[in-house]
Amino acid sequence: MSVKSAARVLDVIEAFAAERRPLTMSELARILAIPGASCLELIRTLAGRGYLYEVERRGGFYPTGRLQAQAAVIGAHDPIVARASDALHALRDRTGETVVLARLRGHEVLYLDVVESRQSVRYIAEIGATRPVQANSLGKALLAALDPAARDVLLAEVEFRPFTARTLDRAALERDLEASEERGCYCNLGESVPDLGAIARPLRLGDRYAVSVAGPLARIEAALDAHAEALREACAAIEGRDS
Amino acid sequence: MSVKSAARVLDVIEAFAAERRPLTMSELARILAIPGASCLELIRTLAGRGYLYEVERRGGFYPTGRLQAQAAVIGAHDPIVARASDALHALRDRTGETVVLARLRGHEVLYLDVVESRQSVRYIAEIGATRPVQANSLGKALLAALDPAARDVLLAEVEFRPFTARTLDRAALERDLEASEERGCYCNLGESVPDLGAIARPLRLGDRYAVSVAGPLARIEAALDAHAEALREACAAIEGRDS
DNA sequence: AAGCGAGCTTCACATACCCGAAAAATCCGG
DNA sequence: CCGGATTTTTCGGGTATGTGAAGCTCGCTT
Repeated sequence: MSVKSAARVLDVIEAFAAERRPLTMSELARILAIPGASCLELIRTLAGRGYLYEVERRGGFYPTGRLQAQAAVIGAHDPIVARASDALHALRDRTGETVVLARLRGHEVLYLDVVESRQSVRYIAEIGATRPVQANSLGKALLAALDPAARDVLLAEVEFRPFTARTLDRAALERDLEASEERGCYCNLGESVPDLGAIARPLRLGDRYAVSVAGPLARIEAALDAHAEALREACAAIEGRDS
Repeated sequence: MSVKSAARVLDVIEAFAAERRPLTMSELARILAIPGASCLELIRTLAGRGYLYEVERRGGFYPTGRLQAQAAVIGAHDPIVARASDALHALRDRTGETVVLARLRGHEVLYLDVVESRQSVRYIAEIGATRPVQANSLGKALLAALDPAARDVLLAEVEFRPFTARTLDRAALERDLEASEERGCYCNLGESVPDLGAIARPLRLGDRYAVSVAGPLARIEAALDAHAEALREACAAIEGRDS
């Protein structure tokens, strides 16, 4: 179980990011579905620390720039994302598709950074979102980088339910991993969402990370080899900088 | 009293912004001066929501870009700061000094936005920080914009202790406010910090806000009239956009 | 390989917090 | 200027949560 008030702080942040306007105490309480009294305490805490301000008397609260200032400092010093950022942007520009950096968390894939495609039809994902390992190109790349014992333990906990007609079961997944190993690139062609295609590659950077290129299935399939090559070079660039 | 775990989430954010590197559970617990067990719960909550990730196995946690992504959206839609931003930057460039946007919170001044000077010796303040009204140019401007009754109530709660040799007592403050009213500009010349000078002006924007130009005392005093004029024009520009 | 030290995790109890209800303040239409 | 509706705030009890101690895991050193 998680810490209730800690989670609520995140809820508040997300509520403001979603609403994009000042919220009164009761509006916020309604949005978060919590009692007004609890919401008041929460707002007071955040306002007292300089993270919220009252826009006008009774005109609702809005976050000050303090959160953004802190987040900017934090973002600039991320040990992994900051290092990979240039190469990920270059990869996005070269492929024209959305690029994702991720790692394993438990038996899920955690998205650490998303560099969005500029095309009008594009893959969109939220930083911090998670995906199931078994139906995700990044998941496959991350699984491939694990030693077999750890992979077995992990896959034992996974529930292989079909997301689309193309979703693999455990046996098919292991065959796919083996087949992809030689190529060094791991695909997900419509296995999680019907029209979504992606290719990924593991990254050796301290611990195990992975990078993917994702977009509409047809576009990804058509340019698979070119993207794979671009991905390979991008990963080499990221890994190379440190060694 | 504030909500403990909510405040701790802010502590965590500030700790990472200050340390600028991954922190293990026990390091964070030490920095925040809280029990390890409590810190673990907190980290799990934040990590579970995708706001923290483990950089390497046992290698410490670091915030993902999720916080930054949310903060960026929030910052772009601030009803006050977003509107004033251009004019504040222009004012900074014109005066060469740090510019601050603030409002009243209780009997303190709350800094909403800070646009830093680019000079090597400059005034620095943190967004979200607070200052006493009675020894602050923004505080004076905000007091001046209040009706006399409200001002009396507010000043009754203020403790007039001297920060420097130049700090005013209540009588001197009221004389200063009156004298400044005509000019429309409110000064703080070494009243809070010996070498700090600032001039401020109230802003009529929904509720009462104020803008200041601050820097080393000598520089501010030397360019007082020029800065006052620049400040006047900047405020007019901000107020004008909406009406 | 084994011991050691640091860090992580679990557990049960005591406390501070969350909640519902009621009061106070504020707003709005008349 | 008044009365009803809405929002904000206060308050005290029940309970989820924070805490300290103990056990466990991991990595490092010898």
